[in-house]
Amino acid sequence: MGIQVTVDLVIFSVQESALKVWLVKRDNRPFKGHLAIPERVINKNESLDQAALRELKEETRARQVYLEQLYSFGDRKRDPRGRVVTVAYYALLPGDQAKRVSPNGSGAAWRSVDALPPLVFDQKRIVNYAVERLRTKLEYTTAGFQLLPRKFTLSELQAVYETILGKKLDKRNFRKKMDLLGVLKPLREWRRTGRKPARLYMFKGKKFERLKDKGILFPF
Amino acid sequence: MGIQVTVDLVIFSVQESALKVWLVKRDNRPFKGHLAIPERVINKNESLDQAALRELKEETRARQVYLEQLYSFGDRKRDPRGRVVTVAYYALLPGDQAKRVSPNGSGAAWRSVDALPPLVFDQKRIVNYAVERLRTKLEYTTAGFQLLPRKFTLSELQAVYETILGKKLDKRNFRKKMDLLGVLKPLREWRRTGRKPARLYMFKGKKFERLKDKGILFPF
DNA sequence: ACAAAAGTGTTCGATATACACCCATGT
DNA sequence: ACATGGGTGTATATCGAACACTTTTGT
Repeated sequence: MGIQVTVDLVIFSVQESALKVWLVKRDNRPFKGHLAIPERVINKNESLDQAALRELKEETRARQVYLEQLYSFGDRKRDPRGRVVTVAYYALLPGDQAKRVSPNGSGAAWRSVDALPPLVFDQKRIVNYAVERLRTKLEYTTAGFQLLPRKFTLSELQAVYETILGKKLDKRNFRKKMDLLGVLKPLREWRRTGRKPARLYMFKGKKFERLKDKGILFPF
Repeated sequence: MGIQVTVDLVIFSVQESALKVWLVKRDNRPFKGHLAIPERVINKNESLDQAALRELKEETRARQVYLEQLYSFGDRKRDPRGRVVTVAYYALLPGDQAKRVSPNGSGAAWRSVDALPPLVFDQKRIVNYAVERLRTKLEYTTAGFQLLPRKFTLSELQAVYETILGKKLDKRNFRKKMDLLGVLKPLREWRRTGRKPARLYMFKGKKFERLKDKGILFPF
């Protein structure tokens, strides 16, 4: 009586035009040393959300992160330790913050979802499930915002969508849609890295709040 | 070390033009005798899905039931027993089968979601969450099928949608949409209860399979 | 001057919405 | 004959998809 409950985290970021997942080398049994998504045994005085959030912070030191419960996995034989039910969450980490997450020696790294190494337990399934959910979400919401820094250009945003959806989008249609959604605030700032300077945008806080689903956490 | 894991079931049906939930009188502590949705402590050799399915069958003796994992609830103080994480599922039970589920003396009954009695723990939240999910699902899928017997008329189907969505729908547009979805097979049978006989329909198995989401279970 | 990415409108097809009358039957 | 729910089509608005050129800068 009493089952082990863990929280698994699929942490996404987009870097170098690829959708990446944060993988760590397990430092506990079983499968010590194998690649895995971060996992934490929840302790008795934290909620599931708190456990997920704490794990996320320990891994990334990030703030303002999109975090949502994904699904719970509880097949009988999914963990050789015995009965372990895991509640999976996924998080979207802005690219700039993602780059700051140090590979801290331990073999942890960002890996492209297109070329995942073998993962322990049923984590491959969990990651695939998260990728599907993310794609679905992008089709009908604006959640892609969360993978970019606070200020960004429309081309950068479009690139994120194209990366995750795996297809090219029409620039004019994309911009029209973003405009219609009405969640972008054009700034009086321009990014001058390319040739022609590109306008920067931010998300409007209020609209953003209203768009968020139940189930989405905004820790700050 | 080890946390109690339960499965909670929100079992829906539509009867007398109302969306109903199956409530039972708890026969265990805590809150013995209070109204609650069915709950089961999962045991070590069944998966979450199996636990949910088994609970569903024990409650309803039904088959061919739509069953889908809803969300996991794990707030610290949600259960006075101590730390209990629950994985909630919801099920859609055809009206005719629902009527056959016996109130078996124990005070269990179908209750309208519009007038829910107080429930134990955070189960009100769970039920509300399930209702929202069901509404969302009906807006963009055909899941409402599952609340009707195998053969049904278009008016019956429309009534189910109107009940759950809480608004009137246009008959012609509704039928056009159902037709477009292409999942209904018109039968050479008519229901002769009203004045003019109404044609009966079934769902096409193959199309239906293709429409189903990941996460939906068809036990048979 | 030219290369490179930024920016900008219109047309067309598909899908959703609004809306009203005739039909087949039981009483 | 009439009351009841069954059944049917068209016009309009809205949304998504396709499509190409000009602008601004750095080199």
